[in-house]
Parts: sequence; C-alpha cells; structure tokens
Amino acid sequence: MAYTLETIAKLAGVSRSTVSRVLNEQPYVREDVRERVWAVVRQVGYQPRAAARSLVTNRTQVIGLLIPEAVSTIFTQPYFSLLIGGITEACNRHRYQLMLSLFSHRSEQESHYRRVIRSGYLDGVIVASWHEEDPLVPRLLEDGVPFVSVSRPDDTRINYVDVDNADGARMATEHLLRQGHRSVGTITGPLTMAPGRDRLAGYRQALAGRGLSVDEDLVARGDFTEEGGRAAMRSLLPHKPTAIFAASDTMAFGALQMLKDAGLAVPGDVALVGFDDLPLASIVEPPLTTVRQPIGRLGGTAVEVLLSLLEASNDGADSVQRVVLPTELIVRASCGSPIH
Amino acid sequence: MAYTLETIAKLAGVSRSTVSRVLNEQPYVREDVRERVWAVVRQVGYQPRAAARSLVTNRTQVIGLLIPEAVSTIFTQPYFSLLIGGITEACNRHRYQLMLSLFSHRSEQESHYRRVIRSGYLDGVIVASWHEEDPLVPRLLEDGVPFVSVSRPDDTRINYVDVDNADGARMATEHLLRQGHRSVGTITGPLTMAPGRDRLAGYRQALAGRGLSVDEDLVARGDFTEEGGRAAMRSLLPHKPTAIFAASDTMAFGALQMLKDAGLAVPGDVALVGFDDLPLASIVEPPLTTVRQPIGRLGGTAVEVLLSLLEASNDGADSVQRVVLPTELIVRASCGSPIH
DNA sequence: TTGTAAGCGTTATCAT
DNA sequence: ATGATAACGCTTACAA
Repeated sequence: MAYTLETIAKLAGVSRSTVSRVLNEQPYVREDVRERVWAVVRQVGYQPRAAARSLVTNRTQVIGLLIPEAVSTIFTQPYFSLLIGGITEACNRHRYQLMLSLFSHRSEQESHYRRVIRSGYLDGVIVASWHEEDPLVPRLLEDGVPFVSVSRPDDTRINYVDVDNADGARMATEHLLRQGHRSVGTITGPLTMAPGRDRLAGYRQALAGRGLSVDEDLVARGDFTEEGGRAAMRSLLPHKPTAIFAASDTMAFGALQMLKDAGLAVPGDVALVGFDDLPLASIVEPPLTTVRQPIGRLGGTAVEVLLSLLEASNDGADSVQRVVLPTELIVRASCGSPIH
Repeated sequence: MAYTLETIAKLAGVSRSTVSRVLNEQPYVREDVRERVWAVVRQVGYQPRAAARSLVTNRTQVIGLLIPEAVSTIFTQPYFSLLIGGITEACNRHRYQLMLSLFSHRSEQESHYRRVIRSGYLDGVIVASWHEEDPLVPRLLEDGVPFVSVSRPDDTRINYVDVDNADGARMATEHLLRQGHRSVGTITGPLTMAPGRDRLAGYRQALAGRGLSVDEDLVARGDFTEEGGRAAMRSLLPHKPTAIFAASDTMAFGALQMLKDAGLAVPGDVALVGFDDLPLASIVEPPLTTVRQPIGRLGGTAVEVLLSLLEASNDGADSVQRVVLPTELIVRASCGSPIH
C-alpha cells in the first residue's frame, strides 16, 4: 500500500538513486528516463516520506509560530488572527508548513520547547507577542535556532520585523493636539514589550514636540486587552482628559465602553484614537480613528525574513535582519472634526 | 553538538537500546541504570530527533487542522479563532502538535494534500468548514487518513463533532414566534454546508410547529460572512419582515448594519437573532440575542475524538464516532421584550 | 535485565 | 548518466 522509492524504482526499471534524482529535479538524468519515472510516480500517486527525507537533510520545510501567551488572550485579539493569516499565506506561497505553538501556562513552555524546538520538528521559528522577561527568546538565541521576532526587541542580535510604533503613536497624538486638545491622556500597552514602550515614547515625543510636558496622571498602563483598556480608562476619568490615545484598538474598545458607561460622549466629551485599525474599528460607534498597521504584511514579511535566514545558514552568511514597515493614520469620527 | 542515542549510551555506559527503553518508559530496566541514564539525558539536554523516531514508529504526534477556505475569510470570522483556541488547548494537554493548513485557492489544495497529508507529516486531521462538493473529504476517506469533521456531514462513514444546529435554530425562531412575530425571515448559511442546511431546517420546523407555512420570499441565502449578511438583509427588506433569524452572528452583524442604513430600528422595527454567541454579540448595539454554541469545546472535543481514533487504529477497532453538543439560547436586547 | 543487529525510507558519496 | 552502498538516528525483535 505504502509506496517507497524502491517500489517506484522497480516499476520504472531504474535504481533508487535515479528516482531520487528525478524527484529532486537534479541534473544528469536522461530525459526519457526522467519522464518514465515521473509517469510511474504520478500513476501510483507516490509521495516521499517526509520523516525519512528530513532525517538525512536536516530540514523539515516546517516553521513554527510561537506565541507565549494564554490561548484565550490570543484569540480574543483580532491582531493575532490577522498576523496568522499573513503568515499562513506566505507559508503557502513558499510551500512551507506552519506549526502553531501557543502555551497557556508558562510551565508548558519548557516541555514544549524541548519537544518541539529541540526535537528538530522545525526549520525555524517566528516569535510573536513576547515579553522582555520571557526566557524563551534568550534560549532560542543560545541554541542557535533561526528565528525572527515580530516586534522590535532590545537585544540587537535578534532578527525582527515591526512597524514604526513610535512614529505611529506620535502621529496619533499630534493629530489630537492639532484638534486643540491640551489634556491628552494615553493608555499604554504592557511596558515589558517593545511596542508598548515605543508607542508610549511616541506619545511623549508628540507632546514634547509642542513644548508640552507630560502629566503622568494621564498615563495609564494597559495590557493590550479590552478589559485592560476599560480599567485604564476608569483610572483616567478622575483626571478629566479631553482626548485619549490608546496603544491598541482593543484597549480603545474597552475605553469606549467605559466612557459610555460613565455617560461621556465620544468624541463630544472625550476624543479617542486607537492603534491597529482592526476590522472592528470602522464598525464600532463612533468609528474609531486609529493608526493602521499592516498586520498581515507583518506576518508575511516575518516568514520571508525567516526563510532568507534559512537560506543564509546554508551559505554561512549570518547578519541580523531588521524590517520596519510604516504606519498610517486613519481618521474617523471618534476624534472629532479637525479644529486646526 | 547534536547528541544522539549513541552519545548518551556511551556517557551512561550502556547500550543504545537501554537508553531508548528508558526514554520510552519501558519496563525491564534496572532502577539504578534508569536513573543514571536520565541523569545524563538531563545533563546534556538530550532530545530525540523526531524525524528518526517517526521514521520507525510511523507516528509524528502532530495533527493537522485543515480549513479549505480563503485565509481572509477565515480570520475575519471569530468562529475560527475560538475553534483554533479550543483545538490548541486540547493539543497542549495531550502533548500533540498542531499543524495549521489553510488554502487560499482550490489549486493549492491539491499540492498541499500531497505534500502534507500523504507525506506522513500528520497522524490525523481535523477538517473544519468544508462544503459538500469539496473533493478533499472523499479523498481523505479513500486514503484512509484518520480524520474528524467539525460539522455533521451527509456521509455516514465520517467521524464528526457538531452542535445541534437544527435545534438551536428552532429555539431561536420559536422565541421570535413567541414574541408575537408572524413575519419571521431568515438569512441562511451556505446550503452546501450541513450547518447551513440544518439551521434552515430548524427555522422551518419552528414555523411548522406553529402551523405556519414558510414564505420563501423571507428566506435569503447568505454565506456566513458579514458582507453576505448585509446583502441578504437588503434582499429581504422589500418583503417587510418584522423579525429575522440569521444563521450566524457575523451575518447578523451585517444585517444589523443594513437595517441601520435603511433607517430601521432594532428591535423596534425588526427583531434580530443570531447564531454563535461570538464575544462581539454582547458588545454591538443593541446586544444580540443569539444561539450560543460552545465553539472552543467543539474544537477540544474534535481533538479528543481524533486521538481516540488514533488509539483505535492501533487496536484495529474502527467504529464511526459522532458527538453532538447542545446549544443554548441567549436572550439579549436585539429581539425585543417578550410579549407572550 | 541488557546488548546486538536489522530495519524504517530517504539522500549523498562513490564507483562505474 | 546510472547504480551500489553507506549514512541519518531511532525502535524493536531476538539473543544472551
């Protein structure tokens, strides 16, 4: 039932090696032989065993997507869906497979790491949404596993793709300032993640650019989740901001709910700008002004960078790759009309 | 650098087979030897090569999730996120890996099938969101690949897990009828998918149960997407339904937008009920009455059924497994207050 | 209880 | 241009 190279070889009247050559599109096979072999292969629907092949080539044609975050957190945030979509599409294009590795608990991570990474299942890895203190990334580095991060890390040895978070945040905040707002608050992401820090930095830059000092009471820390956005907004209310830059749409949605619950109108009482431009951003009431980041493209680019890394590791070349994609301010109703 | 069984064997002063026995928790190894081996294994951080192991065991500890639908379609529907979440969690629990296989184009499917399924990458497969005319499933059946569908198929040889779609739709429609509505329309899913057909059947049952005949003008065909919901709703407007049962929340959201655009109030002018209970259902304005299906659990159960299949294929047992989970009507504001 | 040796299905090296 | 044959790293009879 299960065909092997040997079977095909016999049927085609050649040797194993010749079949292997044909299958791998290698030269030095006579044209008619090549065709004869292909004919047999197609006829019986032969497909080489990946395990056998990988045992000798040390390649699996599989890359992993590691997201060291609770499963529930991940899939309530459309960000990840879009990211995975982009990654998947790129994988298909390059005929690579994608292994999805999400850990609910930190404790799973260790056993997972051994089982999956070290057992040679994967040619390389894309790491998304990791915190600086996570032991995973240093370990990948140490073990020499080819990987790319989808956010800018502090460590300069790490390959990454990211958007210009600070710049996006700056644009968003400047837009609010241009509308005449002077009491602009922000809901930050987790400051253990570079995007969280960078977007906060962009917010500060915008204020500094106008010669304004940052009122630390107007800086509330969130965690990129909707619930976090609600909580942060609640803590900001007493300080009466007239505008808020939330470091993610999801947090902005939470803030929006909180504002509604508090009887405040958006943008009438408080203007609101998010970050991401999730599909939902244009649907909520009022539609959310936000900083669009090309999340899908981010994922696709990560794949491409990773594959180029795998290529390079064949040659021995070995320079760090960094890709930064631009963001774009999408103005909708939630920030009020321009006052200039 | 890369340790093998041989290395460990030497370091521990035993043979390859003994190390293998220890690693696989087999009996007939002296306790002190066992400990000596483990010590070495841990010390050098040895991890068996998956490919080598799989070459001889014919097992990979990897299952695949196949979704033969455009990537973009998939990830704009939270249904899939929740499903994948449930699957992932179950995989982690059982120490299996998950390979994500989504095809954008039908043409990719064929090459994908060969590369991934037939090359022995996977022990088994979960298939979600497939249409009856899709050649994929018959092919899996023919090739004897262990798989479970996450929707009820027509073919009785297929293992599946699903919710009771007809029952859920019946509950939803009956609820609308109980409120006094007599002009109840429906937006169906694709009728090439069992859930689409079953939910329509449930709608008809409910009407029949009240001795009402179905006005076919009030049955509009959708495709489970938001855009499809909008379009279907638009086609229903001329027939002036006072209530709509949409076969998915996502379509209900689309319908909701269409109704708003048409200047109709929900539930004032038209009552609306969905199906799924996505997180968003409770957030939209007005909050959506809907039929809750335990999507995550559906995914987890699919994994469990699949693994039991893999077990069984060792023994030779081989009966079709079917699991049907219950649904629950969640009443919110979008269907108006009960009139009884 | 332990070790020896024969595969598993490929690729890769060497002859021819 | 083609065919033996030796790896690759593991499991699993079979012997001891």
